[in-house]
Amino acid sequence: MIIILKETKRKKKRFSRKDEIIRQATIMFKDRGYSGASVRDLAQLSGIEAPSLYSHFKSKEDILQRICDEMAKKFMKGLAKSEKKESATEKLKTALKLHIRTITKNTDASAVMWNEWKHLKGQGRTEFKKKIRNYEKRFQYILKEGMDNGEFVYYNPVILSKLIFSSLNGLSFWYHGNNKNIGINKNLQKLLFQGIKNQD
Amino acid sequence: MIIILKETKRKKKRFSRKDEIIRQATIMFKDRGYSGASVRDLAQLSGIEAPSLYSHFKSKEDILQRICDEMAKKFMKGLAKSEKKESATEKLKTALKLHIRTITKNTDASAVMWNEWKHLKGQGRTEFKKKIRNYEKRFQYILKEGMDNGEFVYYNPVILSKLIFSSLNGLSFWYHGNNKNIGINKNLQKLLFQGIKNQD
DNA sequence: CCTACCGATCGGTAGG
DNA sequence: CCTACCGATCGGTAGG
Repeated sequence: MIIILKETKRKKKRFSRKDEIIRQATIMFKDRGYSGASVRDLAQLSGIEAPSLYSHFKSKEDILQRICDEMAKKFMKGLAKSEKKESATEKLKTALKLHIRTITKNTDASAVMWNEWKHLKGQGRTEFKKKIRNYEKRFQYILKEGMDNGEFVYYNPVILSKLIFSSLNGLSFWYHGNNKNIGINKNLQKLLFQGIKNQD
Repeated sequence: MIIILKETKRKKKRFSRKDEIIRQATIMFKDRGYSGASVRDLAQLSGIEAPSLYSHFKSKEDILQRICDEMAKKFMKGLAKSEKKESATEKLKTALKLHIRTITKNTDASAVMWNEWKHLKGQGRTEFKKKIRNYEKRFQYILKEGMDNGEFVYYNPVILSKLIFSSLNGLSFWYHGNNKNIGINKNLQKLLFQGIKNQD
């Protein structure tokens, strides 16, 4: 009984240390950029010595990869949910809402993903890029669907999706806890939908 | 006569080398981030040895500062021009057009300015931030003006300006020479103005 | 998770 | 604009 308790406790402690490192790394990568963040400073903020990081992660890049992969997964999940809706309008509305929610609930990690993924290398990089490309393609597909069936005004879907993603992803830099109640989602939906929706 | 010619030539050569360093630095800072770009690689791409950089610039940060300051100047110039227009609608239309033009004509430098300015330090940093803040405030003032006199629908001007800037500044990452003719400006004006203009 | 330590590379200076 | 060189710091390993 005592042994089990100890095991549980030890496991718990190890996992939270790992999470703490990721949490600190996310903040550092955002503020100083991936290259500007040193493993020594990261270790110190996490309460351990630098070499101890390597019992949790195989490299500095490994940490970045995990941050990017986890965020990509969250964005994908939101999009999959929106694709289940009936109309293109509802799909787009939901996709926007969930994309915004993912960002505002993870501002630092979102900023790191969109701005620091370029430091990824090898297979991890390739797979990450594939995921993001897939996300964009599926988003564009929703736009196309709405344009084809007359729900939306016609735009170049690639340009439109790029513009939308830019405006949304910028959120990760200026959205803070203290402007939580200014109706980002409502303002954005209003602004974008006025331009996108077919008013006939 | 010969002496003057030589002087001119020498000056010209020195200036073009300096410009070449800035040009290469802009590309490197964008691709690898400020911290990820080494002065050695920068020197090599510019065709000189690393220590020779320091006869043109007093530090690595000095190069970044010049890139940021020059771009800030270009953005300010466009805004000043738009403020001379009569109506808020015309001001906004011109401000958007010139902001877009500044970005598409300087994609790399724009990306560096918006993403790497955080590496600036000391007085240069303070002054740069002041300029950007001023730019945003004046842009927001145009929005407010249009909302007050009924030209625009009411939004929170701060949110609206942040959203607009995000969508525009994202251009520096996906706009390339090969999508020059897809009507970015027209698409953007259409998208944003539908949401902003009062349709009464 | 630590101490001890590594080679490589960093931005930058001296002196010409 | 170069050669020669600096101390500091980088990401990471060995071994416990």
